[in-house]
Amino acid sequence: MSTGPARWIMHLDMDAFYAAVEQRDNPALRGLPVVVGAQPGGRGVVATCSYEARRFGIHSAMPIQEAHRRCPDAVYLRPRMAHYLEVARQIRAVMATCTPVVEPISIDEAFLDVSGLAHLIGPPATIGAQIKAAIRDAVGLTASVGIGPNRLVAKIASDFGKPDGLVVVPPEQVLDFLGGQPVGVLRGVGSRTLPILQRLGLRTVADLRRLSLTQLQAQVGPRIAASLYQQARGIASDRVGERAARRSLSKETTFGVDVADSGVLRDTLRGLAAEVATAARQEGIAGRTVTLKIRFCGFETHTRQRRLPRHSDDARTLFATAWSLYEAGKPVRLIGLGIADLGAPEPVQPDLFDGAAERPADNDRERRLTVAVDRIHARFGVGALVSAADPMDRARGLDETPECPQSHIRVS
DNA sequence: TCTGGGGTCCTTGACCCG
DNA sequence: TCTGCGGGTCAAGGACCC
Repeated sequence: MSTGPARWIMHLDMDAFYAAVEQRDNPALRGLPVVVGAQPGGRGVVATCSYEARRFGIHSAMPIQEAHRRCPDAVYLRPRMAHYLEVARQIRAVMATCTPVVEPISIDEAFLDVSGLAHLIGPPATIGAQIKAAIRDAVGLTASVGIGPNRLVAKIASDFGKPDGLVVVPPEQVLDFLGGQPVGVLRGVGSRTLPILQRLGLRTVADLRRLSLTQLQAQVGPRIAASLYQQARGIASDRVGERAARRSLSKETTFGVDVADSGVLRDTLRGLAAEVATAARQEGIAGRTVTLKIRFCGFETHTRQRRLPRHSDDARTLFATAWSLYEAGKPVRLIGLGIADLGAPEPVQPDLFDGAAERPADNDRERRLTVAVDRIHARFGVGALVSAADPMDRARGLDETPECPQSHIRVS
């Protein structure tokens, strides 16, 4: 008699989450193709869509214009993120009643370690059915569940059973189960790696297993090869726990039409800096590396980064640093600002800005003004101050690019 | 055909330093 | 003083994921 695996890992994934919430809340939408994402006619992609819409070939990340071509009669909705987050919170509460070992992966999916539930509830299939039923009772939505000896198998199993699926893969069936899957299900196989594998005639995971590690390395490089080699053999982590600490924080925005006006770019970047600074302060973090991301018309994307003399969560410093990296060129499609190399915030030193030494009272005033501006951004959006806040900007010095601490920054 | 936003990780090349 | 080398760091870009 099999004693079962050391661990049973569950992957739980809500079915077409945003679209399902909309259909639940508005019965008139049930049975109709529903697309949540950008509005047709504008720029953007499909965030998610109902299974009725998928019959038209629409899928997540598809350009919204392509989706509209395929199904002009679908219902196109803008995402209501705050509402989805509340529903997700309810779902997490249900999961927490089943097992304390829950690791959220995104708004609509999570890993759960259900190893210890066998004695309380029963075999894995019973555990999965019970959690699915509890979620359905609590929020009226269906979830797909995959259960296996590790995260990889659980994740592929939940995808395999969608929608409303429940797939259990015992350890002795892992190789057979994986072997029949297309190579594209493996983590790390995307639009670049998939064609490489296909050119080699590798369609399934079983095909992939026929290659030695050395052969694989020659095709896709050492890192991805090692990962694929292990995945193909069902070797993966069975640990479920807290997510790793954040490593970066960024905000970006795509313009409705490409922008060549540097004033508009500057104001937008200033708003993004305020958003990043607010988010950083809320999390009690600061960044030492500031990254400016620019996407020009034609989708050509560039990033430039600069290391600060010390960690900062100050909107003005982030903005000034990012703006100093900007070089005018072609019209801009997207602009973004991020921080990385995170750590604890450090107080602004008087020598940070040449010739602009701040007294403590100035620091205090600056902080209060920053909070006021951030509140306006939070309430009305980052563009709210573009035309209205010149006096405040002047008060905080934001309308003057501060003397960037060039002498303190290493520029390559 | 047209490609959002917010992340992580990897690769590569330049540069610095001992 | 100059040169080569290897390691570390940084910057930039790309691939991938949700």
